[in-house]
Amino acid sequence: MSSRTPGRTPTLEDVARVAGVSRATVSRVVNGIRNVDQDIQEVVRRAIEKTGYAPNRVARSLVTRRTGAVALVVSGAGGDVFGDPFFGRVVSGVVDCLRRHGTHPLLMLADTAAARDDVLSCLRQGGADGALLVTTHPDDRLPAMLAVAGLPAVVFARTAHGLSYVDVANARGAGLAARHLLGRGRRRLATISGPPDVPAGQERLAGFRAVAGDVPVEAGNFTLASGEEAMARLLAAHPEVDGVFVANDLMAQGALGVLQAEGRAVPGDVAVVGFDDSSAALAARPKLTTVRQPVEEMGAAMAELLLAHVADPALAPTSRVFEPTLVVRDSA
Amino acid sequence: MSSRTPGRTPTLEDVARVAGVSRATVSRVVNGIRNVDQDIQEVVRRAIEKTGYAPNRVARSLVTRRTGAVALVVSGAGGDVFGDPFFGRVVSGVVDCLRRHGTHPLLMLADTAAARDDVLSCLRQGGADGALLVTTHPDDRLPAMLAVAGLPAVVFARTAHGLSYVDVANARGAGLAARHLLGRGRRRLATISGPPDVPAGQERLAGFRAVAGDVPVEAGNFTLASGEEAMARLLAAHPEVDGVFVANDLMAQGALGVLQAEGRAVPGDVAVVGFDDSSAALAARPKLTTVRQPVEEMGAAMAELLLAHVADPALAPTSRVFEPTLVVRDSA
DNA sequence: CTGAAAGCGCTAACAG
DNA sequence: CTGTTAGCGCTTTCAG
Repeated sequence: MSSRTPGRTPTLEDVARVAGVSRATVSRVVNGIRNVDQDIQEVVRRAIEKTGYAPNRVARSLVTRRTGAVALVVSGAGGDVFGDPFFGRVVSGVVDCLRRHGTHPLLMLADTAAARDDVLSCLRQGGADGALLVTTHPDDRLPAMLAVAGLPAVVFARTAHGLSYVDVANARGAGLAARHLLGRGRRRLATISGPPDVPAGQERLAGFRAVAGDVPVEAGNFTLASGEEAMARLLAAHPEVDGVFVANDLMAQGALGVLQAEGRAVPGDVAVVGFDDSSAALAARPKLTTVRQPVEEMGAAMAELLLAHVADPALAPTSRVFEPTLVVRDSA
Repeated sequence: MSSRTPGRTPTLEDVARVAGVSRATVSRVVNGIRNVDQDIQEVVRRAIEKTGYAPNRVARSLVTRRTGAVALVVSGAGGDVFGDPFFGRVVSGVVDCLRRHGTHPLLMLADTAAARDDVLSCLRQGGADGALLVTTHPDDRLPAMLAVAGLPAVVFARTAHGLSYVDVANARGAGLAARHLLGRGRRRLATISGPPDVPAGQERLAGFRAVAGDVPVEAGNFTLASGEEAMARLLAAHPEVDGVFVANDLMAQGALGVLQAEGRAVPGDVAVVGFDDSSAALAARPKLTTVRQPVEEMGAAMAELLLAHVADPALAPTSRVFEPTLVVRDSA
């Protein structure tokens, strides 16, 4: 409790002196190594208390070559990435898993080439033990950069660079949506897809068409506004539609608004199914029936996988694909 | 470019050997200290290139006593903090400012007593240079803990613990809303407030009443669902209301849904004004007229202030209060 | 079971 | 302008 004006923050050395033992011994008890006499442990513990000692993480890192931090890199989507309800769930899962391992995520943006270089150099300089990538752009160069640098990394969504990844079975999820719509008696289906160059979007489109047939499609870019626009176009071109699958909840929320503004009851006239089960699904009125990705679990899996790679650099790239589920609410 | 199988990652020593100079000199050019002969600089630079050298941040930190990371602590609101559209804007501002200073935020949750202790010890152990706190609970013990530990910290929203903080002029913002509603000819006003124990909520309520008079109030807890419930109660108790000020956008979004479900046109029958200008304001239909907090700027200001405290530990606690503005959209 | 000693990679006086 | 010399605080063989 009492600190005798140390002048500076106490070190292992100080504790050792107070306890009358060597630095090594103090280090052992601090790190919970058993081979220390019980009585000495007690003495050391008291000395720690008395000095107010707290181990210096940096000094420790220098020798263990581990920082206890991993980069959480979000790459793409311009400014408002952090406002994305989907990203919030990923972070939540990541943080939750990491904290159990005494590790914290270092938030980084990789929105420009310069920012990507920063991320890379931060990792090369040992600023973090590895990287968790959440990216939307399929042409993002960062995964490749990390891969060639041989840095531990796990990406969200399938990647082609020989890195570990975590993903959801997009096509099967879209199939769930299609079957649900069909099961509700809808026969004039349509879909609002993601940007044509995003793999997850392609898979959802393909999966939907695989069971719904060659239905009309309008592309959005995963934002609410783009969902509104796509829905408007869809309605103009195919006024007869009675069921639509939207590739994410945010766009679905936008679609819902347009539908209702046009006097179509949901789900009465048109049934709508979203994808993600993000907070947007609950914010929408009616509440969205949607294909749920177990995002928190996926985030946790990324963290776990990364930690495994950090612990064993020889570990081969691994992938984990999660099964989506249908959450039935009010929109379909 | 070429790396001659170093076996291990190259150090300053290696570069020095290749360049034929001392470690100190290499260090100087790496850190951009001018007092180095141009020719030698060139030689060193080539050696760095050749060896593929990257400075070891940890080793550097050990001597500079600075990590280049700050804790970004979010404290409160159970699980879904990261999904909060408001928090996303804060993070965005923080990240944007920090990156310009080569610093990154270490994301931490302080949702339990144990988690708070972790945050504290991480900081005491030099895991980060300081802390940025975003907290909702007024009785959060973390600010006090950081204050007594003498750790550099800046909190979002006024704090009583002698720490620096950044805030918005809540009362004036609420006044803006009241005057706008009045200006639209609304005479039967009401308000949905935040939890009675949150200072920001109290200030908004007081500010609104200061110009609108002693209007009816129902309390929510800043979530969408609580906004729905509060609006329903308000409507039941005061069916005549024609204008309502809601203490944040998420609750306003909920209120909007209830109003419309009850057959009240917005803004025709009831005008609604929110607070924050978060993404919820744009997601709502009609789009929310709202009191905008310059949250990104505020986040950036927090970061700046913290960096100043880190650079000069003697710096006295400072506060910056931002002026809110009214953003007129479709709901009022 | 405990201590002595050798670094981890870098910066920063201090000489020259 | 450059090199030498101490450390920063900790872990970890290696002896005892």
